[in-house]
Amino acid sequence: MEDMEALPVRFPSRQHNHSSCVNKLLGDAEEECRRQKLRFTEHRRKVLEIIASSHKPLGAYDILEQMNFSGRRQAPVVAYRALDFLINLGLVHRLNSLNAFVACMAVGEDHTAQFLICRQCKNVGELNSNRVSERIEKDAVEAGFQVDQQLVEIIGICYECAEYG
Amino acid sequence: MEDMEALPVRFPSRQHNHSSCVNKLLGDAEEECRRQKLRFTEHRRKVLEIIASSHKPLGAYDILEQMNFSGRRQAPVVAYRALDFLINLGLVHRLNSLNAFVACMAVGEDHTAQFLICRQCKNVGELNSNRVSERIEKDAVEAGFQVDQQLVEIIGICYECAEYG
DNA sequence: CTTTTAATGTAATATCGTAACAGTTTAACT
DNA sequence: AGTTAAACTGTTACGATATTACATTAAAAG
Repeated sequence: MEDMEALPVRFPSRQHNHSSCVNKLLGDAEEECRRQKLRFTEHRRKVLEIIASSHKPLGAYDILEQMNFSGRRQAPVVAYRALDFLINLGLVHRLNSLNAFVACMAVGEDHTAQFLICRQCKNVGELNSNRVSERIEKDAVEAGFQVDQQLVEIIGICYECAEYG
Repeated sequence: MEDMEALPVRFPSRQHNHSSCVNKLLGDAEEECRRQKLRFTEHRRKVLEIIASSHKPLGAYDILEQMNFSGRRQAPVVAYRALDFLINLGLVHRLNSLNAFVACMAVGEDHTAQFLICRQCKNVGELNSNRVSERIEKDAVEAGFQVDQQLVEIIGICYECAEYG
């Protein structure tokens, strides 16, 4: 029996306006930090803002380059510390196949995520398929393996690139 | 409707004898190279042998360390070139979450693979679940995405570690 | 046997990520 | 407020991973 509920997927279209993403994400981050009594510092805000402003994954050093607000270049560790924080909060995801980072597109939804990486436009979308995660979980368990974490990265061509080249 | 065929999975047990793996894999590699008229050079053989002798994933520099047969240390690019070759042939897999490499456990079987990474013993197993890969494929397509490649890494605790600590 | 293609040797460098530690800010508690 | 503990920041240095470029050698194809 198939699960028939709608399959949540977010792939940023070409028309897509980033600024609303950014604002939503910053708002969610602030709220989440207040709830958990964590500090949403300048570095963290800035890094989240930078990541959220791009649907192409950014490397840590790309982010760093955009962080020199005070004129001088920050040390790498500054970016990594903020990234760790944001990842633990679930606001940012790391793409292992690219050594790069993207903003979460389903904050606060208690979701699983699989990443759709378009090798043409380089945009990254987020598939939130519980069917996938459950299938993985079941088969791993059947194989005698206890699952803590799943990393699923799907490389291919997104709809718009297939359609419009 | 569930697919009821047996779920192929290889997780190296503690008793496991590596030398048979190594021999099988080297044999398969030779045959495959003959078939495809590719050269199975010394470097390539050595790298495959090193990787196949471990079910723990090895980093490129770990491999390199074991390559100094002629007394002198090889340059990193030597390992990376051999690894690229072996990966293209499907004899070696790269684990993106670890920046490390493992030998394929299902050579010549036209298989999909998902990796089971035990965070305690560090061994890596290979799940070859077509159910998983088909589920991913279907859901990605339903989301408008054309899949070229799937990277699935599952982190957790293997059977033996769960059982015997 | 010569031309072309593939593989190797070598050096340098790019890219990604962390350790260590001193100093500062913030929160929490008298 | 004043004190303490915890979290965050600044800075330096370094470790780990991976690639580029180019000259040379070996193998295959004609």
